[in-house]
Amino acid sequence: MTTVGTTALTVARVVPNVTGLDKHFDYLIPESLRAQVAIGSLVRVPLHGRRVAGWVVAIGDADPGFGIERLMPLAKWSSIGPSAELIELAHWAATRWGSDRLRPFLVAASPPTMVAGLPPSRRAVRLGGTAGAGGAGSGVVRIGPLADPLPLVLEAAGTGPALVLHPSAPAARALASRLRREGLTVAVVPDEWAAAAAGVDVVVGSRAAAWAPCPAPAVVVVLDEHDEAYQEERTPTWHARDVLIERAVRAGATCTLVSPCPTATAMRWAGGSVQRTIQASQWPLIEIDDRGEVEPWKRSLVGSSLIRALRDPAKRVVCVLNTVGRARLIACRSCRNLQRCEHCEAAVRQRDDAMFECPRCNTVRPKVCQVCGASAMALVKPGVARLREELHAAANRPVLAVTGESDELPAPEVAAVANVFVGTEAVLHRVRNVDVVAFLDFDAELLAPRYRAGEQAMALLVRAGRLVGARERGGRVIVQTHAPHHEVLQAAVLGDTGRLVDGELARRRLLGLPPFRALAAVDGADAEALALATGLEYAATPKGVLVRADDWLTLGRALAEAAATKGTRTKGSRLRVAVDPPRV
DNA sequence: CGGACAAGCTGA
DNA sequence: CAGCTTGTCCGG
Repeated sequence: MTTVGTTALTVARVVPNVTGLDKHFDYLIPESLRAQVAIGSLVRVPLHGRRVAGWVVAIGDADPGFGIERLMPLAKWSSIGPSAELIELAHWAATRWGSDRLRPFLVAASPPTMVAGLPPSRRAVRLGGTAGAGGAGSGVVRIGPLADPLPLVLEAAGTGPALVLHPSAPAARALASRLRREGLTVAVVPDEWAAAAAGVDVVVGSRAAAWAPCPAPAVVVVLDEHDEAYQEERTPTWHARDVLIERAVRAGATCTLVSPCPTATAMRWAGGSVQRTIQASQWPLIEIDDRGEVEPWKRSLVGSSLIRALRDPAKRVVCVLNTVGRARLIACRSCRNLQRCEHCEAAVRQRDDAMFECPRCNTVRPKVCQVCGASAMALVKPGVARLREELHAAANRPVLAVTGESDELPAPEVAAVANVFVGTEAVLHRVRNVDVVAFLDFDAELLAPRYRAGEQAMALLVRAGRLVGARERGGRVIVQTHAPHHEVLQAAVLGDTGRLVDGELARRRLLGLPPFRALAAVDGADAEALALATGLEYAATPKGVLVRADDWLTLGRALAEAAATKGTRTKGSRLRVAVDPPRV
């Protein structure tokens, strides 16, 4: 299809909303739909004998290579959809995250239910971004973990239409109510998509709100920029912060990234320094329990600081034990026997293909109990299980285990009875009104073999700190560690995360890691074939390969082209591409 | 994705 | 060779 010419624009290019169909098709726009069909419109089209939904991504003349007489007409106009700017941004994002698929981004940018028309704008009369500041004043704001971001958001909204992201949807809704009380017009997306598209003072939402309608924004704000909830877990693994940075540039809007512990990505984007700090040194009480002093034969995970906290029955205590990286044991559900290697007796682990594998001698056997022949297995976490008993003994009160596997929240009545909780870091998302958070083995986080371990450990301290609140009300975070002088712990104790930035950026630059270079994890049987087809440098990992390029667009283009090349994939093999994977 | 059609297997 | 499964291709 040729681009917009002077002749009548009678052809719509449509991306069908069909998973696994990464293509677009051209349709005639019938006279009856001319008034409604625009770029971004949600439409229904005939395709291969059925009717499917899709998006109009371009409007123009017929492609000379495909006769206009062979085109079918659009069947129906369904709804207002993403703006032309967001469709352009979706093209950029598709490449940036390693594919040419627009669909995931168009889904994020579309209303949850059909929108036939927009209500009147409720925006206070102000100039939009392109006519206003033009992106001046973008930067990183470092704010204390316990500081209220509301004044900052109000200040931003004072400069013009604002798009504000919070990593959690409930918190975004709460922020919206507070903004309304301040007299601003607010739309929470996705629920109030139409109001946002029509125009309000502030559009608020979580990750997907990076794609929310917000005509001519003057400012975009990303709260808690460090939060991993901003990255989509499924492919394409897009990150709301990175989308908003690009969106702001394109819209001529100011971009403000806010966090107690800005990521290296944010800091490099900001040129290595923060624009301003707000109560940044106000941190909750962080108590380091140096476990290096503990006699090695006393293998208890419960240190003296924690025991003191447990002895106070009025204190609500959350204990975090990260079992990631520890061998998990597998037991038969029928006979309860632990599954061991038939050769060396070591406890087996389960591979992705459901076979048992011995971590010691690599012997592989089927997932069948060697004692009773049953195949239903249970995962046992001796760490948390044993710990629960130990804590119970130390605390002399009920201890509730909150595991990652049991996905349901603790029943309210149980949570009301118990006030000591133990679990993996997921427990920090499940329990409220906490006085003490204790990290039993923080070294597992701090010294994890991941390049973002420091950033992620700091984010955990921030989350824990917010859970316990200010030191005046008795809240504190106990960190059990063998590395009390680790820079992350020192930064948290002193309430100065800024001291981490220079070292982290230097390290990342030296090692060729993001944000200085671009990384993607490709997992699956054909991972190496795909990596080879990109022509980029790559290294093998346990599950696949790690591909590296000088910048994100180079990486994304190479991955998209390699995936489109015939012969890089064997028939039914599934391939997972994670651009900028958070845990490598 | 899901239909169409072709190639391969089974049973009489 | 009908009747069925399995695989590959393609859609405007």
